[in-house]
Formats: sequence, structure tokens, C-alpha cells
Amino acid sequence: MHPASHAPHSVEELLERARILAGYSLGELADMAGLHTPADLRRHKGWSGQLLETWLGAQAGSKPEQDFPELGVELKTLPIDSSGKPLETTYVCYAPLTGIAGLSWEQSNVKNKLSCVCWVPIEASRDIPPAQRRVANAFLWRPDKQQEQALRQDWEEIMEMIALGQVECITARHGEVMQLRPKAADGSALTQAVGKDGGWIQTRPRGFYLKKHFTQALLQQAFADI
DNA sequence: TGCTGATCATTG
DNA sequence: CAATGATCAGCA
Repeated sequence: MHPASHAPHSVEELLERARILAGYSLGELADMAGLHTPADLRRHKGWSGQLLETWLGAQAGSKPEQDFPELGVELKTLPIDSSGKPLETTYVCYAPLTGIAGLSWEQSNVKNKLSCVCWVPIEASRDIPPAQRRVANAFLWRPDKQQEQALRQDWEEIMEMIALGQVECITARHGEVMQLRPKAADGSALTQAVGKDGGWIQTRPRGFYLKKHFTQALLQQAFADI
């Protein structure tokens, strides 16, 4: 068994590839791919996701697009504990802080990214070294009406606050299923945003994240029959 | 102990 | 710097 040499040609092929990985440890997958497994992820936070990208044939990069543009599918690893509950929130995408007048949910990066997601849960409790963490069953998800409505509502509320110059007032407690949090290399990273009086301010870059209870519901929905 | 805010590595 | 992949870690 070896990593994919090219992107999958269909959603079915992608899901097949992902399901084959279920049961393997990250150490095994790294070995087979000829990659080094770090002892911990403190300085390798994106390692799991990049390993899975390698195995499934996604192009690494930093483009604000889906991982599989031809399929319209986004790939996301999801760390879970032994009882199958998410251990972390899930990063969605960078949040635009300028030039957002007239931007609609339909045009948003969030909607695009979440329109179809291949979720790959990984048993990743902190007491398990990365090499021993195991891949669980992948599943494909498209938001249903209610899920999309919930995402849309949070997005619209948060984006309205940003547009009104209230970005500094937004905390991770805003939003029912999705939150806005800092997203940067460190506290010195600054980007432009709209300020209170309508002028420009410098602020920390932000990203959208899915709250844990939302992704937990996706897991339950996907494995309800198991 | 969970969550929020902070942080790490890499690429374009 | 922007954006990707995320997890870390202090504090309530």
C-alpha cells in the first residue's frame, strides 16, 4: 500500500481511498509514505492533516480553495477521543476583514469550503503519541438545510459585526455553531480592518472555526446506524 | 477540565 | 503578509 500519486477522479474514489486508511496508525501511514513521524505535535501542528493529504492525493498549498477543486470536496481531519467526541474545534478558513460590503453567504468562502467535506476522524487523545494515533472511518458530509441555516446565521452575524467595525468586540463566544478566533503565527501579525468610527485599524487576523458540538453532531449523524 | 486566545510550520 | 494544515496551553 502506498500514497496516491494523483488526485482521485471521483468522490467515490476519494471516499474509497479514505476508508482503506481506517485502522492504520499515523506512524504506519507515515512509514509507508516515507515520512518522519514527530514525537509530538507542538512544532508540527498540521502534520496529521498533511499526512492525510499525501495519502489521498490532495495538493498541498495555501490557496483559499477546496482540497479537491475538481470534485468540489474539502478534506478535514478531526481529532476525536476514545468515545468518538471531537477534541478540538475545526478550522474552516480565513475571515475577510476588508472589502466585504455586499458579500453574501452564497459567495462566501465558508459556504464554499463546507459545501462538501470528506471528514477523516483520528483517535488523537493527547496521551497517545502521534505515531500511535489511529485513523477512523472517513465519511462524506454535505450540510442539510438546518445545518446550512445555522452556519449562515452565524456567518451573517459575525460578518455584519466586522463590516460595522466591531471586529475587536467579537469573541469566540459569538456564534452558535461557528466562531471567530485569532489565526496567526503570533500576536505580532497584523492585518487591516474597519474600526469603530469607520476608519482603518490594525488587528490580529481571524479565522472561522466550527465548534465542537457541531462536528460532534456530524459524527453522530454519520455513524448513527453503527 | 474545557475553552479561548495564542501559537507553530510551511507555501505562494 | 495571507492562507493552508491545525494543536497548544493558561486561566476561568
